[in-house]
Amino acid sequence: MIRLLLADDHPVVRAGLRALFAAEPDMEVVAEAATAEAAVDTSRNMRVDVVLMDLQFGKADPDGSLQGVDATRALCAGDQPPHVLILTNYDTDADILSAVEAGASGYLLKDAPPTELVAAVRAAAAGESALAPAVADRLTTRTHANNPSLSLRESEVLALVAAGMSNRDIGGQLFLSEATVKSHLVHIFTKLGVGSRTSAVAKARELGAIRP
Amino acid sequence: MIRLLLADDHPVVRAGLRALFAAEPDMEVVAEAATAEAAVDTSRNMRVDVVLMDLQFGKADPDGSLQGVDATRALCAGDQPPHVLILTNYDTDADILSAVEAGASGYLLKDAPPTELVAAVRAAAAGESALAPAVADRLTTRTHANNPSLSLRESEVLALVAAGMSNRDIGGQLFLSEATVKSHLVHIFTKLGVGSRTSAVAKARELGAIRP
DNA sequence: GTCCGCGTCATTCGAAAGATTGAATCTGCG
DNA sequence: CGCAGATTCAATCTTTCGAATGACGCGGAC
Repeated sequence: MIRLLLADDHPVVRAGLRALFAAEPDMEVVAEAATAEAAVDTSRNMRVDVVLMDLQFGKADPDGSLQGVDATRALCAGDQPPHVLILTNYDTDADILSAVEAGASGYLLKDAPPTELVAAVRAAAAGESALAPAVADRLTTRTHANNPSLSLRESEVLALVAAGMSNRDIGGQLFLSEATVKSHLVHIFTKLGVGSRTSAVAKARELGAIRP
Repeated sequence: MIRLLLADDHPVVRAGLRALFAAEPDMEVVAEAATAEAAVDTSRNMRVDVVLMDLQFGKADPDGSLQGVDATRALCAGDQPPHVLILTNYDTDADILSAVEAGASGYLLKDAPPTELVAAVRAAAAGESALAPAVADRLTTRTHANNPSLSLRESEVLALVAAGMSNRDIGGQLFLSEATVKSHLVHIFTKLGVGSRTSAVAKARELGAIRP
């Protein structure tokens, strides 16, 4: 029996997933979480085989709440970590790669057909990585060929810059010093060949490195 | 018995909605549609009381396929039109107002609690507009007070800001003094409720005021 | 083992951006 | 006509940004 934890802030999505897995005889949804924090807590307090983790929690969150990437990192850092499958709306999401490197076993699009979903869960439960085939290629293609190799951290910083945050805010969000943010920005600027944050955002958008 | 049509391209979301309404004794999901076209067809071929219509179909399609707004317009233009409830992920979506003007009876956020959802469906089936209370206010606030005017000149300036240009460059481009550019920016900031050029660009993009 | 890229931080300094205040035209509207 | 808004400009002043460094630990590559 595969024990599942659903981590998504949308009640409707959770209901859909629950209904979907209820039809599978070898799967059981043992818990749900509406926030990333709750997902981490719950997973620590009970045995879970696979976590279905949304990437965007409370989409319009300027401040501090954990996101799916953070929760994934926290989960995979624990002892006896569950397998984490990332659920996301957009396959252009820049955080996918971060999540995978944080320890996720794979990623799924929310508009994937149900059969694909259950197959991915089964694969994850078996310890397989759902990233073997073309998926990994697409990821690396998107993030390494599309733009001139912005590092993970740099991409994260750039995403927050594009959201309109100041260096200080970004530092707070990513738990960095403002100096570090500036340092990342210097590298971003040189790599993109620009000289200001706004033009960096423009260039990145034009290169497809940021969600259109 | 309220006859429902679910129009959403996400199988998971449809499953969730189906499960949700299955628990309501006076509601029945009589059909589902994975595309906007299918929604229009289906609704014409069978009697439907309420349509739950997603706004984004096949998220990453710039051109061709119909979107929820178009389908809503088509549905409401027919004879004996069903009541249309808009389903959307983001309450910042610029298309919400368009959909309402196309004839939708209300709009719902996908992260709304289930009770709110069924209540809205019941209200829509009864012919009420779910836009009466604070929702309409928020809509008009967002689209008529929050974003509205941005004069021509201000839009021009904002476009160049979004392109990554400095105040001096913008002044040169538009044959203005740098002081004038700053002045325009102050007005843009107040109108958009932000405090920096990058967040102004982010906000404008989110409001649909910029689409290069 | 050494070199290099990444990520982290610090300091300093000049430039740009933003806040504030004020004011001049010109337009459209009641 | 007066009023409101758009557009234009100016002079401050503070904050933020960006540029130029230098430094340290860490992991992979050679």
